[in-house]
Amino acid sequence: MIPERSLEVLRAIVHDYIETNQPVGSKTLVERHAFGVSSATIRNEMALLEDEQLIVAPHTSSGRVPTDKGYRLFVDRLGEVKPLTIAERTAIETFMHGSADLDEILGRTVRLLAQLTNQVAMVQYPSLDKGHVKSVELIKVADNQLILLLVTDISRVQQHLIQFTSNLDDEFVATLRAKLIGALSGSSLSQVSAKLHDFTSQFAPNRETHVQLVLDTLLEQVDANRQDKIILAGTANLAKNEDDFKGSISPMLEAIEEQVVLLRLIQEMQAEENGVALRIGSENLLSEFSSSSVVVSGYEKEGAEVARLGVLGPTRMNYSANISAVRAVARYLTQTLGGL
Amino acid sequence: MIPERSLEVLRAIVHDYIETNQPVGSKTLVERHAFGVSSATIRNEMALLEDEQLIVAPHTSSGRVPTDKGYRLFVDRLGEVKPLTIAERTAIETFMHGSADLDEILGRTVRLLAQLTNQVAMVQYPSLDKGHVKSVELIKVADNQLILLLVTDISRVQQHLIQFTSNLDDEFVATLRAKLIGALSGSSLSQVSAKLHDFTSQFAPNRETHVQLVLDTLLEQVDANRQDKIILAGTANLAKNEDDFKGSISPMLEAIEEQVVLLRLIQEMQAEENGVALRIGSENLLSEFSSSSVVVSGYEKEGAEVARLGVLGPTRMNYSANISAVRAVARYLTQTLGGL
DNA sequence: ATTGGCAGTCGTACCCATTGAGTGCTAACG
DNA sequence: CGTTAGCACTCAATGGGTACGACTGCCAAT
Repeated sequence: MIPERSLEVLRAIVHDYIETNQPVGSKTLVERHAFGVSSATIRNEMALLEDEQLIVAPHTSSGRVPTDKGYRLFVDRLGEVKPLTIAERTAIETFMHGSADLDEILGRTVRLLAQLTNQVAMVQYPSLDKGHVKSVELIKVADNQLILLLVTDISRVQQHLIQFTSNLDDEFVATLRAKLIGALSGSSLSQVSAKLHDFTSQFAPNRETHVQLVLDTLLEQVDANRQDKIILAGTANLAKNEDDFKGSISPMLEAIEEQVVLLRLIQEMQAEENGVALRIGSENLLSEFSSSSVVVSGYEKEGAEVARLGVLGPTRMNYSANISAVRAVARYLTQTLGGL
Repeated sequence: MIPERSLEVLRAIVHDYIETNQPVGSKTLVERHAFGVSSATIRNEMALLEDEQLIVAPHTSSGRVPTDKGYRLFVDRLGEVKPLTIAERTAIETFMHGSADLDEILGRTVRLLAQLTNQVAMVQYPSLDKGHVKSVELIKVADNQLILLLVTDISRVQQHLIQFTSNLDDEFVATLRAKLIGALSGSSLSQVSAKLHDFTSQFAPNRETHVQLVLDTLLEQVDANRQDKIILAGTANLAKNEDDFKGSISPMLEAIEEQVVLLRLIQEMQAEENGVALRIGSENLLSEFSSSSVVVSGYEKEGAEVARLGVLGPTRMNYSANISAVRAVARYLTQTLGGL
């Protein structure tokens, strides 16, 4: 077991290092914090922490820097979650006020989060996976064009233009619409595929290609929504903190642009007791992110988590502040969605 | 007037500098290019070019580097537009093949352009400004919720959820829909506002708030589309070429994220005779882009330019290759849109 | 007009000594 | 036994000094 005072020292080291971006030595440490002991004693403590791999000296004659393991201990045991400042709180309120559209809300949210944390912020779109079909509509916009509209209960509307090779008569469109609504209304999205299994056979053989085209589009749309989407803001903050990352930031930018990677990353993160999931440095198995940390939290709609949001930054980040911000924004978004 | 051989020398300097990223000196120049003269002669030529501010020496004992003005002369008079390689051509074809949806097409286009040029690529969404209303639909998805659907002739469909405080009866929705279609069908988007001027008065006073809400949403939607949208790809290339830019790339990333700035920039660029518009270095009045160049071209739908696309990179870029790529991709996109 | 030659400039690389921050260890202290 | 003062040691960073090399500009000869 690690003694109490050693943990205090670790906390102080993390704190100072985050603030100054310099390896912190025993002498400056006792100057800045009111330990009741001399630097020599602190040195002994530090040697102990180094044995535990919680801190490391970049080179022989320099101060210490927290390791990933050190940061991990810091956030798990030592990071008091400090409440947001009044300024931050009002920033959230004004930022979020008066949005109606889902796109608009999420867009504002992600920019807010970027601004609040000075990191790269990301917000995942609500996954349709857990949603239910509220309505299906077919609208004829030209003799050989239909718009297929899929409305779900998580305030997301999908539409898609379907182009036919031959003309359509209104009556056929009307019956197709009615049957689709009958078959799908209220069913969950994961059931859609099954429910449409034998759908085509209800129609005359000469209609089959038309029906099939609509069904394909519909399924494609459901599927396209399963592979969720993510929006970003604050990528400029990556460049601003460039020195904090080991290598070039270019592979990181690539990975970020490749949304699939990011999505998998934040999906597989497990939330801890405070509702926030955290990956520090090498805990991210992706090598691009080995000197970055990721803080994410889920947000909810009607009591169930529908997607996640979070920030990405250097391992040398202000964990307390970022965790607070992510939690607060997630709560606020949940609240805003509730009123939709 | 600048003599012919001096221009040859300028071309050689630009060429070598783009290739090696090193200031080019008189000796290496005669070695790499078969001028029939000695390095001393070239030195005289270079002194002349320097007088004309077409090249500059970073410091006394180094080779020369093209100035913005030098690049400008290069692209205007000397840059032979080299045709794309077979590989590039097939890359374009395979990339674009089999897309139906506008979002999908533009998404592929921008990634293609980024990959082809190794720069930041941008594609502007077709402006609705010049579009016409094809159809308007109102769909009731709940007792107090409508979806408003706006279909235009440039393959873009907008939808928006409207939330009412009280319930709606079907009959009212049906008449509202019919009247909207009657009023707007076929009219250009810029006329929409005028055509709805006295629309509300057709309805009973107790309906007015409902009607107004729908109209507001509709106008907002038309308006939201006037302020166009832009999509990006290849931002990682900025970081990759970081050294080529004067300061930090972070302000550039910020400006890029702030789409408004980018939009205004590419809007105000005037195309030159070959259909491509070009801004080199300080020709961009925005200080963030003073060491970048921008290459854009318009793309068309039904004979009229509907939006633009292009790339952004360091002034030290391969102009010939990038201009070719932008032109080719713009043409290809025009062609693809034609078949929609 | 072109060229060879040469002096002069300046950035880069390298070596070396100095400095200073920080450590680990040991011996003394309460 | 924990704490402390003191000291030797290490090593990154800094700055001066020098040699090198890539250029240029100029001049006189062709």
